[in-house]
Amino acid sequence: MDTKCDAGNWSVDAYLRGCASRTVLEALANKWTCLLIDALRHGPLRFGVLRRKLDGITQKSLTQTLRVMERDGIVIRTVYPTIPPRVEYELSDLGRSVAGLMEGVKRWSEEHVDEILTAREAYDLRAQEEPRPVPVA
Amino acid sequence: MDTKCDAGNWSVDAYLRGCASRTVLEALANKWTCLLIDALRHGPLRFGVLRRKLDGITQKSLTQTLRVMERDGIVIRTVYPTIPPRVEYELSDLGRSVAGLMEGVKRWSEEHVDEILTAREAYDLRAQEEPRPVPVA
DNA sequence: CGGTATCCGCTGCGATACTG
DNA sequence: CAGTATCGCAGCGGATACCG
Repeated sequence: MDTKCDAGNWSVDAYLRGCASRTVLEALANKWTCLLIDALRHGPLRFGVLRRKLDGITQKSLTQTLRVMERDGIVIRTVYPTIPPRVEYELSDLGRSVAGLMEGVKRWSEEHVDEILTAREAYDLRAQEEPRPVPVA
Repeated sequence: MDTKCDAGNWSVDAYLRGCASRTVLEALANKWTCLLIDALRHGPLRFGVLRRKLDGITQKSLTQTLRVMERDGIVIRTVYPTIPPRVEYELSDLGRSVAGLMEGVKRWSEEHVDEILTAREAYDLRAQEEPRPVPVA
């Protein structure tokens, strides 16, 4: 018997509410997590470098997100006992195994931003004029 | 001059706060969006089917998420004027172009759930015993 | 069936201040 | 430099009720 999901006989399936893989999906499906994994693809980076690279992130969000990723075994945190202090974050093997996917999501966003913006404008324009189609004839 | 980001001369880069591709990334980096795109990979599905498939989603969240995806041109909503009403959602070409990525994220979550759970246990155990390493010798 | 409308509790997140 | 601690508000998501 397994404990990844809470009901008796089942399969690992993120569609299921109780399945632990759902929590993994939730951890990945986060803009900061996605950008952090992508940012760390080419090697370790310091906290301050990450903060500047992820434009707009607060120190608190960065710390929190990195902590969750460290707990999940996605990143490795290394403290160098120097003055001033120096902390580096790098992807673990596990983290590297998902980095391609996260890079893909980021790149897709950048490559299709024009189509999305166009779709949004068209939708908003239609929403002004026509009322939204409602079920029932 | 372009309008995808708000500063003058720049590149499309989701790392930048003002860049429109950041909003696209935010739209994708959402557990329900990810699962919905994956669920619709093999063809149109009705609202009620989706609600049952995405275990734990509320009607409100499902409606909201689908609306955003429709606005972004990821899904197409079709109303059949029958009684009882019937509304189907399907991926657009744009949506299909990102479906592989979303399937990958879902599958990665399922395939690595064991490693993640083990990492979490180890982390939580360490957190009880050792105090967290702090910067500065 | 597939919504919309409303209320509402919780927490996620930003802002700020402080520390080893 | 890389955090931690605290406060306070906005917004999200759940619960419920109603509708075409």
